[in-house]
Amino acid sequence: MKPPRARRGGGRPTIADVARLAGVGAITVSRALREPERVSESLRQQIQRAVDELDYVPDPNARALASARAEVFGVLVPSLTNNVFAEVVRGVYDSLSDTHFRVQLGNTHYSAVEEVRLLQLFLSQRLGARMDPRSQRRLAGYRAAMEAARLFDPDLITTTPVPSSVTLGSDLFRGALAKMPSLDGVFCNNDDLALGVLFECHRASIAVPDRIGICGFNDFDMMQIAYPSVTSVRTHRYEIGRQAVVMAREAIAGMRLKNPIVDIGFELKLRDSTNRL
Amino acid sequence: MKPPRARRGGGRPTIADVARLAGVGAITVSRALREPERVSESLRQQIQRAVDELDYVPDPNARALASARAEVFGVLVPSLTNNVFAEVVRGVYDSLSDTHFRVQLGNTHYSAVEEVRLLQLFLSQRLGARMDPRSQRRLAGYRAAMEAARLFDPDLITTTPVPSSVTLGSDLFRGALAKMPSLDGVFCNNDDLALGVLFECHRASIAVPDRIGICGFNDFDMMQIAYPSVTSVRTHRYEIGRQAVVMAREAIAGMRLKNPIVDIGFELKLRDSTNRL
DNA sequence: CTGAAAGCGCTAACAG
DNA sequence: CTGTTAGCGCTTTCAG
Repeated sequence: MKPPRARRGGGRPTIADVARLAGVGAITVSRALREPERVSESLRQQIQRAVDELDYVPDPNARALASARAEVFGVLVPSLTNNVFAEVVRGVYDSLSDTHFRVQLGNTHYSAVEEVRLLQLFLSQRLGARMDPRSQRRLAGYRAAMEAARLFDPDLITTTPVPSSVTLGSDLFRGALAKMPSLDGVFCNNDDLALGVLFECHRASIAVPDRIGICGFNDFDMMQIAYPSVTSVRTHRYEIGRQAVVMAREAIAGMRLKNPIVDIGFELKLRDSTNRL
Repeated sequence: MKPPRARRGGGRPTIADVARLAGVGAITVSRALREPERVSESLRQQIQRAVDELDYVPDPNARALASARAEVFGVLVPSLTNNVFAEVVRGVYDSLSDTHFRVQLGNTHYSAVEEVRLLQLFLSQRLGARMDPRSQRRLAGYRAAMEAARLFDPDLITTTPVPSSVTLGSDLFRGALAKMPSLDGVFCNNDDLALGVLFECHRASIAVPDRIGICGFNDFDMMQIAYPSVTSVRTHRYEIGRQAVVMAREAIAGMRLKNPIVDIGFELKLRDSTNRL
């Protein structure tokens, strides 16, 4: 018979410690914590006291390993510095705050296969406004509306693989105006660009909205207070994150999703930048 | 003797499967994956082939449980929608991208004690500009500089518990100007406020910088392209995230940090908004 | 309602 | 350089 090996684990109390102190089996502690209603009132209190005294906190890794369930929400976003995605993440995060789920950012390490797939996905989404599927669909919507109004002219559209920014908005607008001096309105794929256009108008003393109308997309808070205030399309980003969590949890619970695709809607915020009197 | 229980685990291949296929011990597979140099070339290849064939991916939970090391970087930020913190997170994330570390956001579930502590920390940091320690230190710096120049006047300072925003900048500026019509410069605690001031100036036809000079803090990209461009203080947010990771990893590796406090520095970006000719 | 035993998948320790 | 053994801390299964 060999001597027992030295214990490896850190000093943290384990479920066994709690069980011993409470004078019950480990599994009862486990149950008391996860399904309190399945444990008698008295034992539950006894256990709670032991938990408090030892300051016991379950180990999520052991739990995940034993139950084969992770309680981790992976969130994959193309860009962390983009406010749009930051708000989606916040929606996800808040929706999970009352659960034991952890939020993990863009983990491509989980699966080698996923890693490649996601990497490609990432790459395919950040190379620029033109390739981003969301941008493409906005463009399609713009086109459809313009065609319906018999105003569509492909030459009026500018796309670029350069990442969107306020600076880019200024630059593109300057170029567009040079090519088409009679230009009298700009619909920007997002608010950054719209702000860039606005600043460029100030710089060049171009009256907004009288000479040039401006409309952005996303409706960041700033658009409302800009001078003049800028018309934009408000998307419900936070709600997207929230809904995503709701649906994911339903799916996890084995429920079949009634509406695998939810239309979160949007709002057109009409402001001064397009309000020609 | 009882019959063996049915296996529970999901269908995913385990390290034992790989070991069997490669004709080696499980621990050798483990080593081949984590410390390839400690395994002979030939076995390593054999193992790699088995890994590929089975599409084996190590279970991070089991790994964490067995090694008592987590490979998870917890990141706690006061606000996800604040660009400053988003960039810090990005710095953290990028610095970790070539490792197996996972990034986990503001996990307060890890420890009940921590949860309370962090919650309080969070609450204490987002209630408004005045309570934020960073803001306080900026204010202290401003005060020191003004006193050195014998220009300090407490009445010129406006603080508020309202969360910072562009709108707030407009509002505060309007109020300050009403109280002190001779006001000729504004140093804002952050760029949002500065932009609000700028827009308000446009709105009220106040010349910038001739009538009012404006300086922000953080130096978001927008400040450079705003009209007029806005002077600001650039902080190295991404670098903060990166450094934090470096230091954390050194600490994990058991190294004693030479400089537990690193001065990342800053840059004053002088622009048109304070450039009175 | 409670518990004992048997793993979950992996790695540290201890031998070769 | 490789393998054997004994857990990591929790939960599932099976049995009261």
